[in-house]
Parts: sequence; C-alpha cells; structure tokens
Amino acid sequence: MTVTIKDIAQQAGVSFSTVSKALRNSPLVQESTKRKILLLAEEMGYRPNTAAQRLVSKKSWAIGVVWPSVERVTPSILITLINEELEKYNYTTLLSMNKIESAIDVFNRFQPDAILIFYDRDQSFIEQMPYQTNIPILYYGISGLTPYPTIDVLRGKAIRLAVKHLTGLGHRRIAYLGDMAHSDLLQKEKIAAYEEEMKSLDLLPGIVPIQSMESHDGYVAAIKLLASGKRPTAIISGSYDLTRGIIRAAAELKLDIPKQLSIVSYDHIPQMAELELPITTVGVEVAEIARRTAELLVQLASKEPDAGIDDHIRLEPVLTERASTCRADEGDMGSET
Amino acid sequence: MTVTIKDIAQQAGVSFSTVSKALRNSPLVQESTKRKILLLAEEMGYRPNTAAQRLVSKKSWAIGVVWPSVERVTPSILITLINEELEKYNYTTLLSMNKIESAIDVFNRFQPDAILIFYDRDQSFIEQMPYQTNIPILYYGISGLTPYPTIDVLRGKAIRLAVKHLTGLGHRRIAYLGDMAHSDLLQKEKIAAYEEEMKSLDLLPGIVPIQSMESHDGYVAAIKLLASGKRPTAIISGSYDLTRGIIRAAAELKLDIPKQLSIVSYDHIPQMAELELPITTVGVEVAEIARRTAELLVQLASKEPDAGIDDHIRLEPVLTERASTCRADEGDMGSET
DNA sequence: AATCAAGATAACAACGTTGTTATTCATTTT
DNA sequence: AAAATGAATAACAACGTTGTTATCTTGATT
Repeated sequence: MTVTIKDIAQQAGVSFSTVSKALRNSPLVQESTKRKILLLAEEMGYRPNTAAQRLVSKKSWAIGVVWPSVERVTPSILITLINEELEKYNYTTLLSMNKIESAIDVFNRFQPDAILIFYDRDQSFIEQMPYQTNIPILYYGISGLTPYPTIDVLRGKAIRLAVKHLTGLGHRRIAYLGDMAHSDLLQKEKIAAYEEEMKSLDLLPGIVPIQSMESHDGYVAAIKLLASGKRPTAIISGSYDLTRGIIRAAAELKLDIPKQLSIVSYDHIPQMAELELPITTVGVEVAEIARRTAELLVQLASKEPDAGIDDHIRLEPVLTERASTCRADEGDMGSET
Repeated sequence: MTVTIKDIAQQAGVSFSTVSKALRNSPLVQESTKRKILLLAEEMGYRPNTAAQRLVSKKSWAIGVVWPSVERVTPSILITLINEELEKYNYTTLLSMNKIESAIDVFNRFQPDAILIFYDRDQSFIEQMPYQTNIPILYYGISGLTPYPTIDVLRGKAIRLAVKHLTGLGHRRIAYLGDMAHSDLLQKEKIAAYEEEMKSLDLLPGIVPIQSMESHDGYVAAIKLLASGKRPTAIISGSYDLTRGIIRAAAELKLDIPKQLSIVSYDHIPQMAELELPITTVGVEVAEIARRTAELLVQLASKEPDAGIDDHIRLEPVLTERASTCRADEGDMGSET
C-alpha cells in the first residue's frame, strides 16, 4: 500500500539502492537521475519508513518527555521552547503523560534517543530509581537527589538576588508569597534561601504560605496580606501565576505599584514584561533553560561515551529590573518588628 | 550493546527463532525451554526492538495525539482517560505539542496507527486540510467541518437540557456565563442553543460574555453579574473552570447555593461532585467520551476497510442533578423583563 | 527392523532501509 | 588496440524481529 524505495526504483528503472542514495543526496549518483528520482518520490507520495531507518541506523531522532500533566504556565512554556530547540537539532519531541514508571515503559518500547523527566511534586519518584531502561535520562528541576544527569536553576540564589535588590532599594519589610506544600522541594529551596538571607540582614522574614500555585491563590493570599495594618512594602512572589494574582489584589486595594508596593517575581519568562505593569524578575531566562536543556539532551542522545560532558548543570539566575520595583517610600514604610 | 533475541539464543543454546517463539508464548516450544528462555531474557534485561517489530508487523501500537498545549482542566482529564482506555487495547499514547501541520509531520515519521486531533480554537486548521498523511485521523470536538471521522458531544442539546431543568424548577431569570471568543465554534454552539431555547420559552436570554475560560474570568464575571440589582436566580456555566470562579464569587457575596442561586454547569467530570458543593451538570460523562473515542481510534487503527464503522459520532448528553440546583424561591425571584 | 507420526527445534525469507562492495561501461592512457 | 582509470549504478549484507517451512529426534506402529 505505502510507497517504498523499491516502488520508486521500479518506476525509475534503477536499483533501489540508487534510489536510497538519491534521496539522501549522495554524490555517488548522477545529478540528472537524482532529480528524476526526487520528482518521482514526490509524485508518488513517498515517506521513508522510520522503523526501517531506525533499525539500521540505531537512531530514532526522538526525545521522550515525561510530562506530569502540569497545568502551570511556566513549565508549559518551557516544554514548548525545548521542543523548538530540539527541532533545530532535527529531533522530535514526544510526550508521555503517564506516571514516570509507565512512561519509561512506553519509551522502552518506543526507544527515543533520550528521555527528559520533569520533576513533579506529586510523584514519589525516588523509591523507584533507578529506572529499568538503557536510554539516557535527563532530569529537570531537581539537583542532588538523583543519580541521573540533571539540569536545574539555582533557585535559592535567585531569591537571594531578589532580597538583595529590595533591601538595596531601602525596603525592610519584605514578604515572601509562595507555595509551602509538603513535599515540593523546588519551593522549599526558595523559601529556605529567603529566610536565611533575611536573617543575615537582621530582617524579619514574613512568609505567606499557600497550598497551590494557581493565580487565584496568589490573589487571595495577597488580599489578606495587604489589607492588614502593617503591610509589607515589598513582596517576593514565587511564580508567575502567583504574581498575576498579587497584581489583581493590589489593583483592587488601590495600591500603587511600585510606589506603595514593590514586587519581584520568580520566573524569568517573556510574559513578565507584557503584563499591564512590567515586573522585575529573578530567575534564569526560560529560553536559556530550554537551550541548555536541549543541548544536553542532544549530547546524551548521541551516546558517544564522550566522558567529558558536564551533566549536572545548575544555571545562574539573573535579576531583571522593570517597573514593579522602586525605592522604598519612607513615609509609607512600617517600622521593622 | 543492547540484548537481542540472538544473544539470548546463544546463551540458551537454541536458535533465535525458538527464542522469538518462546517470548511470544507460542505452543510450538517446550514448556521447559520456554521457562529457561523467559528467565534468561529477564536476567539479561532483554527489551524487544520495536523498530524491528514494527517493520515486520506493520503495527506500531501507538496512537498519536495532536495536543494543542491546552491548560484547561477538562481536556486534560479527557486525554488522561483516553490514554487509560487505549492501554486496555494495548495501545500507547504519544502526544505532540506542535501545531497540527507539523505534528502530522512528526507522526508521518513515527507512524502511529492512528492520529487523534483535538479541536483547538487557536488553530486556523480548516485551510490546511486535507493533511498530507495516510494515517487514519480522528477529530475530537468539531462535527460537520472536516472530511475526517469525528467524535463530538451534542453541546447544544446539553445546554437545552440545562435550560429545561431550570425552567422546570420555576426559574425564569437564567443567565449564561461563557466564552464568546471570536472563533471558538464549540462555545458558539452552546450559546446559540441557549438563546434559542430561552426564546422559545419566552424568556429573555442574558449572556455574560468573557474572553477566556480560566477560573478567574468566571469569578470576575460572576461578581459583576450577581452584585447588580436584578440578579438572576440561576446561572448556566459554560465549563468547570468557570463554575469554580462562580462558586467563589457567590461565597464572597454570601449568596447561598442553591437557595439564592442555582447553578448548572457544562462538563460532566467527576470533579463536579467533589467540589465543596456538588454541582448539577450537563454533558457527556468524560469517561464515556474517553471510552468511545478510544474504541473508534482502535477501529480506525486496525486499517481493515471494515466499511461499516460509524465514524461520525455525536454523543448524547445527560443531566446529573446534584446539590447546586433547587426550586426557584418565589420571594427572591425577580420579575422577568 | 523399517516406517510413520508427532513434537521440538532449526533454518530461512521477509519487512524497508543504509552502507559497503562488486559490476558495468565509457573514457583515457600507453 | 589493450590496459588502466573512474564514474555510475547494481548487488548484497545487515539491522532485529515474525511467520513459514524444513529438518531432526524420539517413540509408537506395522
């Protein structure tokens, strides 16, 4: 039913190996026959059989991604960008939404050249390691806890940058608004850094714990925080989604950003600059994360035991100053407790 | 590097074809050798090479899904369930997050046995049809507009059920809260049905248009709607996400559901019963959609030009009464305009 | 003891590619 | 004119499976 190189060969009156070479633009076949074959292939609707290619070449040109059905914005942007980066290397991205274990099963059957696993706080993944597979694995978002290559952001450092930026602007009452859910190690690292940094500056940490990371959670928490008497002059937000909620809350309470409230948000994504009010951010630019992740994946995929590749990357965050932060207004400033 | 049946054969001292048969549990090989081979395979960490299997069997046992990076809850649940259903048929689900055209490209290379495309309002998909592929395609969520097999919910009918239920309970002021974005045909069908049904009952339709389908949009719209003087006694919500927003709004305004406000929501998902207040819903149970979709996909995948399969399915919605609706309270009822 | 059946295993072709090696044929070189 | 060269193409093996066919045992039947 489907067209193979043999069918083309017959039509063209050449051997099938000539067709193969012509399609791969080998210098071993004459220009004129090459053109003829290419034309025929197009006409006949030829599509190479990847199973056969894979069988002989040992490459699938696919990267499997374990995608823990996330609904948050930032990871969703990240995976989109990684996909784009991988396309540049001629790789195709395939997602599996199963739990890690069974996703690995799927990929064992499908044999992508490498697997990318996103850390998911709902997965008790540690017990299951190491996974039963011989496909190289890259973990995103969790350093130090897996035997596998990892790429991650120095989250703690990002938060420290935020604290320093705000104290540098004269702020003393700086609250942190973020997820404190039980097992989410990514969030924990940020919170620990915040507390440490504040204490080292002799400031009182004020953490607003919330259960989930949705925008509305940020809104509710911010309303509560800002409506109280001794409100902070600055907030560090744990994510883009939360920040949107905080902005809504501030608008509702008629608080001027940044005059009455400075905001620094984690998550360095383009959307931050496109909000009604451009937000000062800390974090690694999501495009850079994507670039580095894709690069590392491709290295891992090419199996050459190249030895020397650095496969425990922690990316350096930066602070990007935008319109949401300014000097603390002395008049509006509360006394530190 | 990787273990093949030939390696096992050598270890076991039998021919590789015997190994193949043993692994597939053929009756043609002795029980004792079968056991020996199975054991060896396990020990040596054998994994069948799917490329080879596919090459000879012409089946990939995979279904490709074009997944338009959706962040809404319901489609996300749906795809999860479809995945589970397909596993029962031994199929594996692979997602591609590319735009339809390039997702098709990916799948052309990977050759799943069928492709499922989710209708996405952001895709101007119609111009591109028909797609360049010979893999069978199933469309979800858009009937009548594609030449491809389709599975869909009778959305209009669902909304009519909602209107009838509410009028049957004596409600006359019934608002519809849903997305009216430009090009979203799925939403349009619901709105049209709502208007028609209301008019046929001599009631004045009241549509609250919103731009997006996120929970917060529902919240904002509901606050505006309910805080006004002549508020409706019932709301029909266009989706689960919106409904959550509406519930929050009602709580904030101290409106009792259902005494002061009845709610019927589109989207028949289990989560509806698990909210603080179980919600009356209309729609096709998401598990049923998943079941029927998987069933149809498998039929399409098995290529047999079975002729007789019905490949334009529209599912019948049902109304599930829960705690969010009750008789209209005469006292609280506004006069219809 | 020679023949037959059957049960068990081995051998082989095929799937659609790629890469290597062999063949053909027209040219150039002697 | 015979030999050497080189370009173009053909032939073939290999990748790891599956399914069909062939071969070899072993024990039962005559």
